[in-house]
Amino acid sequence: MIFLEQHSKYRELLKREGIKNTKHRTAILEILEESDSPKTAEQLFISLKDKTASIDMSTVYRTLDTFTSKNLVVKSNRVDDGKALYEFNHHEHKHHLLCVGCHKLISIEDCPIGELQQILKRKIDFDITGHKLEIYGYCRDCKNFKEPSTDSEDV
Amino acid sequence: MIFLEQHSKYRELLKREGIKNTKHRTAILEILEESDSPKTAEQLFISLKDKTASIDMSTVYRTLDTFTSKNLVVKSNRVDDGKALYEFNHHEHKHHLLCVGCHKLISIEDCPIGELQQILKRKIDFDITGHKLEIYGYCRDCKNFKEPSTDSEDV
DNA sequence: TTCTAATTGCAACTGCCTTGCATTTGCACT
DNA sequence: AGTGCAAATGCAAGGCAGTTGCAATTAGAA
Ligand SMILES: [Mn+2]
Ligand SMILES: [Mn+2]
Ligand SMILES: [Zn+2]
Ligand SMILES: [Zn+2]
Repeated sequence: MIFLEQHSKYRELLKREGIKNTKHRTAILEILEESDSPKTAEQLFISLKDKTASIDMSTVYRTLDTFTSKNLVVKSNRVDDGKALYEFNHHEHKHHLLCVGCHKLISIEDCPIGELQQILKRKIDFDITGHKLEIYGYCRDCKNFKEPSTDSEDV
Repeated sequence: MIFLEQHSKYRELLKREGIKNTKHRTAILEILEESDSPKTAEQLFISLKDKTASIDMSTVYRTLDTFTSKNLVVKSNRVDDGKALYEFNHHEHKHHLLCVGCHKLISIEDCPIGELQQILKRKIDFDITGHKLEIYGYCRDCKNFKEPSTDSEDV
């Protein structure tokens, strides 16, 4: 049964990192892995109330910090309000499309950088280890209703 | 004299946006335009104490909000702590190198995206208006002292 | 089962940022 | 130059995401 597989999967993940297995931790990992977009601590907190017994926000934050430092989770910041976002680290290189109309966040597999990174690496005196690319625009649902463009640039 | 040119330059900028000319506003614009890296509200506050009479933090924030909404200033968030950063909008398309060793932020003119954006535009059902690219790695000063790489990916 | 360090809940606290309100100031119009 | 008024500012209080100290609980090794 999938349930058991999942359960032991997270158990192993935690063991590998040398941290204890708790219901809160597996629940958080499960929610994050299943979701296709990054979540705030608050959103997690709400989801957790359905899944497990109640949990304290400080535990949510502490757990997410731990996961982030172990690279089980990737932390970022939401563009509009700077609030912290957390997503399961699938260890795959991907990017996001952010709709400036409805604030939807869409994952894409393509990495437009790749070889360009190599070129830059030689061109500048800087040892590149990674990058973050975010693309802005209007999603399918919003593109027909978008306002005439402002003079904002380099978003 | 340059001083006078600068002064009238900001005055015009403010007039064009239909907002009042005050010493705080020109001082903030001046500091931001002269600096080559984004600044926090706090850093601005400190710089302002040298330049003008004292200013309140709420005024700093309100001014930066106003400037951001008028696209005179670009707001972003620092990667490590999510704190708000503000930079003068030169209306030029540029990107940053972030040193993960010393947290220095270096501007680059090159945009590796360009035509790729056009390709994506046809490939996906999404109306691209812009993008943000940040490159991570070790600067000249830090590259020799960097630690053996961890398994962190997709930074 | 026993023992211990890690985890958790709770409550207080910090720091960034916002807001309400009284006062001041820029500036358009005489 | 003087007047009037909306916009800008300072001050103090407040809001909210995230942190921390501490005592109670719990995972898991032995
Ligand atoms: Mn990429
Ligand atoms: Mn670019
Ligand atoms: Zn949309
Ligand atoms: Zn460096």
